[in-house]
Amino acid sequence: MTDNRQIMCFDSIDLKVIADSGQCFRWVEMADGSYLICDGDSAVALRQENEKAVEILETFGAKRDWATYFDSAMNYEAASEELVREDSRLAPIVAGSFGLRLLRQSPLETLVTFMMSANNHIPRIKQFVHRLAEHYGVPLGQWQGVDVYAFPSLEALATLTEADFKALGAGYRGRYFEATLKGLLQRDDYDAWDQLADDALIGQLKSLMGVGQKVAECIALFAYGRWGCFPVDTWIKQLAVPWLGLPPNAAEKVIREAFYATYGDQRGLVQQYLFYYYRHRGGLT
DNA sequence: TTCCAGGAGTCAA
DNA sequence: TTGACTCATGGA
Repeated sequence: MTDNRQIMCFDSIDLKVIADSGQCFRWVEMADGSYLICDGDSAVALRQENEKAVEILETFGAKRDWATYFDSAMNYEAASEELVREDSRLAPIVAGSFGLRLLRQSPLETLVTFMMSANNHIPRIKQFVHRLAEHYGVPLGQWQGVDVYAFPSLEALATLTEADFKALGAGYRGRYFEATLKGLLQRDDYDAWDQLADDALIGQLKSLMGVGQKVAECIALFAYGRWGCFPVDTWIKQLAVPWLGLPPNAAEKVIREAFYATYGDQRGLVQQYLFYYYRHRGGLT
């Protein structure tokens, strides 16, 4: 008897940890424990096989290598061990977030998602991107009764107005979306941004209306795989007090520079571990 | 009712 | 360059 199941293997992976890590907003946990994962022009249904493997149950839309989406080339156990050697305080943080991976998501979808994240709650961000896909994305099929949609193309998004985005719940960010997405369609260098150095990439992202330092670093980290980035959000600001000994009213710039000085080229993974652990464990004590 | 959220734009100093 | 203020929205 042959086994025709499609299995993706990694050094470590935990779908639930990744789903709750705040980097992806179009993952749906199904009643049977499987996950429907939508990203860009395609989607996949996965089931956790064991702590090193997931099974592909179904794929939707454009054919793609989903292992790349999960950053299969990187050994997270080895990277994490290196972090703990540099800072032993990270040991329980890493252990409590076992299976976390930094995704390589669609740059356009990540841009829109994190523009929406400004001064917003994660459930509302999810609600907005789901509505956007349902209204303006191409239907890809159905999984366990759930309709699957592609994320709208840049061409489709660039036809929308501020009012269209507000109707989906974007609030005051509606005018940012219209300006940025219409402008992006007119640029001929956007597809080559993945070739830019980190600083240049951050600079290009920050040139877009509605994208500041924090959102630019999230996009660079969660779409372009730039591990040298360290987004400073409200959680990291709170955490800077016990973790680095900074005063509660320290300026954002001071906090960013302190974390950059404390950790090296893999500080993006440190940020994600700290963010996950602090949010889900309610503190560092 | 008030506070807050994976912040950014605007403007004055 | 820095800090104060404002911006929709809805769950806690």
